[in-house]
Amino acid sequence: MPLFMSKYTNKVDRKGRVSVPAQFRATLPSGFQKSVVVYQAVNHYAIECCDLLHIEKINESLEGFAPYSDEHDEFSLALMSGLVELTFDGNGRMILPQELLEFAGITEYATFAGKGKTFQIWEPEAFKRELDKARHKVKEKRSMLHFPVNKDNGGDHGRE
Amino acid sequence: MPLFMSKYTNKVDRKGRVSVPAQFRATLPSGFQKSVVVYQAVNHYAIECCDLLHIEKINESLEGFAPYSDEHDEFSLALMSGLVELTFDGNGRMILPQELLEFAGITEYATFAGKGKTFQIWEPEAFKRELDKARHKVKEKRSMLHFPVNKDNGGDHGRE
DNA sequence: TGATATCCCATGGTATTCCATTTAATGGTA
DNA sequence: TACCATTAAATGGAATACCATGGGATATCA
Repeated sequence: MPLFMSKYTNKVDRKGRVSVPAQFRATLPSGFQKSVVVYQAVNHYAIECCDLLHIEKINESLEGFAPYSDEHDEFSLALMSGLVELTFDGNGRMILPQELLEFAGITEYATFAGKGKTFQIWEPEAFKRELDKARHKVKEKRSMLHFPVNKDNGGDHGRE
Repeated sequence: MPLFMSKYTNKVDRKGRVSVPAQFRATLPSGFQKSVVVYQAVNHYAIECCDLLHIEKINESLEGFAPYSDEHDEFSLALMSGLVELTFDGNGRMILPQELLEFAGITEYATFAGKGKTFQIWEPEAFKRELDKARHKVKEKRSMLHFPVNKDNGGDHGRE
């Protein structure tokens, strides 16, 4: 299974368009390469991104709740109303909603960061700080992982 | 399988017309894109909306009750008698019944909120409050659901 | 015949599409 | 290594299409 990895920093033009890294577009499952679904990350001021297939799976799991239960109501509202499906233009760009740009503090540039099955979009400086923090945490807590951590994960393959 | 997601706030003009978000109209199953069925939400002062196909499914689920049982009677009456099918005009607008507008407290603007297989229509301020509540509930209850989106960053491992 | 609902057209703003340019990565050749 | 050619990706801008909205005209029905 293909994974989102590396990071790329692209420009947000004055119409609000950003190029989605070609690698990420290629990573989307076939039949779902025309769009991504974006929403507020839960634990950070960043934009979380995944493919539509992902969302459909989530929605299926919602149907485990009785249709008129409080849980079904709360989950479907909280999760689904916050999602936005963004399609790409012919050159692989998309337009992030104002609300999400503000949430993430993104203005001129946006950093795309692979996270495996999903990826995130950050304001570049905020991302650097967060990455630094995350690396320190990993250093402290590395024994908690049950497989060997590769120390060499440094390179940025985008432009900055 | 197309899903209703995102939220949109549209104006109710003085003739009572509201545009149904184009995304939502496009999400309706082909052959059912001319109308929606609306009714009072069970748990909130909001208007619940879905397509005719969905109603047929609900109706089928009523057959789980014995045909002349109290439950069959109560559910079928409560669920079915409140339904209204609304058709769109040439520009994708519909006119909400006075009764439902009052029930939801909608006057000038209406917020359409995707819920997956259905969507709701809210008075905008009431929706903000409800969304906030729902998000908190989800945070408390997220262990109840195995949703893949959050699997990556849902635990307290390594991030804060 | 009023009141209401439906249809039609006009408009402004926004998003989408398309094309041109720039930049980066790659391969080949001298 | 220097140079050029080729391809792919990112960026910019102009033309176009779409959509939410407003209003007038027509139809429908107590």
